[in-house]
Amino acid sequence: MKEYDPKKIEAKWQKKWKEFGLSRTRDDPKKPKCYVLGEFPYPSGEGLHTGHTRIYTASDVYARMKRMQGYNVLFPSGWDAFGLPAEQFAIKNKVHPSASVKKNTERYREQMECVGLSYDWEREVNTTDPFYYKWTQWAFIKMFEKGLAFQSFEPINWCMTCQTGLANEDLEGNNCERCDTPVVKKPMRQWMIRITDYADRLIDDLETLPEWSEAIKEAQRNWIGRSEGAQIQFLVSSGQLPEKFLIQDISVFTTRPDTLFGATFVAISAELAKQWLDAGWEASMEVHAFIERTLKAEANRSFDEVPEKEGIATGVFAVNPANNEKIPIWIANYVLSGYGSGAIMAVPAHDERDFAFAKKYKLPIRMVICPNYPASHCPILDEAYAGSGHLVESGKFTGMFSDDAKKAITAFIGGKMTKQYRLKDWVFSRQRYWGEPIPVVHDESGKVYPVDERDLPVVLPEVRSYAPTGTGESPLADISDWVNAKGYITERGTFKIAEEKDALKGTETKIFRRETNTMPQWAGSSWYYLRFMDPKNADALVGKDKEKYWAPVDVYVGGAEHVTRHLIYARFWHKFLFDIGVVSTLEPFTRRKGVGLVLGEGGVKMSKRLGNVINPDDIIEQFGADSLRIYEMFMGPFGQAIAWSTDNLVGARRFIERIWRLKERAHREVASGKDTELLLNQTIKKVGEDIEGFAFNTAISQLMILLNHLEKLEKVPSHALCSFVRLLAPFAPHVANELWEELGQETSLDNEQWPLFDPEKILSDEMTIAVQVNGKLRDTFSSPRNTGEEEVKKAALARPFVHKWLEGKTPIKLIYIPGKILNIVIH
RNA sequence: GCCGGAGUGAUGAAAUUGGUAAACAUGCACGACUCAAAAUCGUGUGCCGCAAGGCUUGUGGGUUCAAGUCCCACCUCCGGCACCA
Repeated sequence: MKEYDPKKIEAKWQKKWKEFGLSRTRDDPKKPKCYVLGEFPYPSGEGLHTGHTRIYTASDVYARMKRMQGYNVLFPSGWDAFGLPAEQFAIKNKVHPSASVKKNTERYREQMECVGLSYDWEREVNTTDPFYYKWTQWAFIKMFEKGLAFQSFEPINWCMTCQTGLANEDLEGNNCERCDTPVVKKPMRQWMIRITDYADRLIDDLETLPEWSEAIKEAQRNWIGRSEGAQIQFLVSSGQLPEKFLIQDISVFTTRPDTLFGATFVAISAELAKQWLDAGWEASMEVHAFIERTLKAEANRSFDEVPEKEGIATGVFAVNPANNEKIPIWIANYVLSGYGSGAIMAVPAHDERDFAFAKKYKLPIRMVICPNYPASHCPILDEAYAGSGHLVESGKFTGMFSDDAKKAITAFIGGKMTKQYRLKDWVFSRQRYWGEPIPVVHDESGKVYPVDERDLPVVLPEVRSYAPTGTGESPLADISDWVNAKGYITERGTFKIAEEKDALKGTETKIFRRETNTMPQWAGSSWYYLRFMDPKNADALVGKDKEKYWAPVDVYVGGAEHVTRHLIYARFWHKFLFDIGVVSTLEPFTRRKGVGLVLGEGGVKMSKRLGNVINPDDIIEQFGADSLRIYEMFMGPFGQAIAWSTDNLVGARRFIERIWRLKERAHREVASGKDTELLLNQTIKKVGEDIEGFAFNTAISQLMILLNHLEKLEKVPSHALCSFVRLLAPFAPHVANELWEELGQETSLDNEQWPLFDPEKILSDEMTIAVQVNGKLRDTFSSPRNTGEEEVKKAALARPFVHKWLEGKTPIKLIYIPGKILNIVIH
């Protein structure tokens, strides 16, 4: 008998797949399509890890089954290669980032081939390829034209170490996600994307995604953080402020306008108070000191720290628009500057935080919502009541239910109902080298023009140093040849580079300054799934017919860490492309399957520092790719974090070896018995359903059950083994192909049809009846499948063992679950 | 604090959605083969008990003929958000 030699077998089949292009995808409108996608990797110097292989193997198993089921499968991969790690590597080793990217992608592709992943490499994309990022830039220009991309001079999150601005999504608490440095607020010119314009659609359209898990949808809702309420103006009481002080009113957002009569003070953030000072407000020394202290504390605060509530009275008063009462304005450290207007109306009786603050500073607490109306008097509060109820002491609204009063009171005081979001606009520029140049130019007055489409892509130029400049400018700013671009503004308002023929025509040209900021790493990965549909299109981001055929992605497999970042950006980008007619679907991904982390042995995180990183190359070398694949699919539920265990991996290898040996005992002329047929059909059904549902672990255990059965047979029917091999093919494609050949099959297994089960043959002729007495299992017996209820009951009661448990009593009730259980109830 | 998910043998886990808890695998023990070991094969393996039997799905209660599964309260762990007005 030939020994099972995974190295030889795997090399053989990988070579064949490459030669014959088995996974190459053709558009074929006659066939149903299936687009399977795993998140494309960032090709770092570390190489592929076991977390990658878990995602990629799962999507490969799914894609391979779908191919065998007759679908036209699109299963591509590519490289998300802009961003910090490649740049830092370049700085350290003084090589161009594109060189290290090239090296790393080659290594990754080789590793992926060794795992036996059936990607269509003809469709490979790379976000750093000008041919690709031309369309990232094109989309940006479209956003600019629609008013969605704009410049902002507001303070943004600045990482001192990375020397770059960060979006909220790049923060880990209050620290930079990459280097853990606490971020500081720094006012700086930044490009922003008005993603908040899409906030409602990003929340509401989650309803159209029934196949997304509730957990993912809820995480996105939380992230966007919509709350509905009212915008209310409080006039600043006149007569106590110097003339030059320009602040005349304060706008607040509240979800509880129904409690307006209970507002006993207004609280503003230190940030807003600072703006008042800048506007000419003359405050006391104490107030100045408080503002300064609070701002400093805010900048240094770690993210889960909730400081003691502190505040100071401004001496200025506001007028409650509901009852014209003069109430004090306080500066309070619990008012966030980045949310709403940075000012709140404080209703101590009905908000926990306002309550604590009012207690501390002895401010009045006035109850206006009564839970037990119409009680003659409301209970005295020892904590805030945040629920609903009927209004009391609220003028003409007294007696109204709080939900109804929200609109009524807002209308009464001339406010308007609005929504607030936790989601902020997207900080879209980085002051770094290794990213897509933002395709705009500035004239001498600072006016901005998008680069004309004909001049895209704006290619990232060569530069002497990739390191951040420290001045807050990108290294691109140093390349005056590139920064200063000669051209003119077209009728459409775009910037066109001067060409020779322009000079001949006498078009007047002048020098414009190119934008030197680059895009964040998220940009290129926000739409890459579209490019796979039509990767070589030079005239469009994606061709209309290709998009119509392939979109949306049927299954998108990836990590939990991308749920509130990448997945929100991609959905936003997609909706924008929908609005400008580039794509035809509202949502990019029909199904999302989250992978669980692969932890190190013992359940701790794998990390270089702990020295517990498992390298897939080593596992393949030692056990073979098929064993790695089987193990990673069998190790536990796909969505769940699981500790690596090389001990358990040997089980996968044993499984393959047992099939390998079984092949020797296959006989063509042997017909399979009834029990083999039964189990085979049940297995075909279960494996297909389980792969469809990403329950790979139970699919494999079912294959093991079938194998255990076949091993016990004296002569193994060849056709049963062939079916087995076809079911095995998605999981262990190399050994399955080899077995298929060894079993004398002349067709290619990869083109074989997925086995179908016979619905007649998934039920056994015999059924096992469990007999319970008062719900406790006492006996089991088997009976032909078609035995009727009465007969089963009679047979059960006649059994001596059952008789014993009845203790001579007469059953009160018999409950029969057909084919399963008979429960006999006695007293 | 709020939202989401989970808690089952020594271990990874399974359980047709209310119907025989622990499938499958790992580990362990014993046995066969072997001079021996590895590999392989066989048997056993939730807990208590010699047995009959009893007990067992984080804890406590409930609904039901029947609960890992449904309801109520609580505890623990993981993930997300967090002074969001």
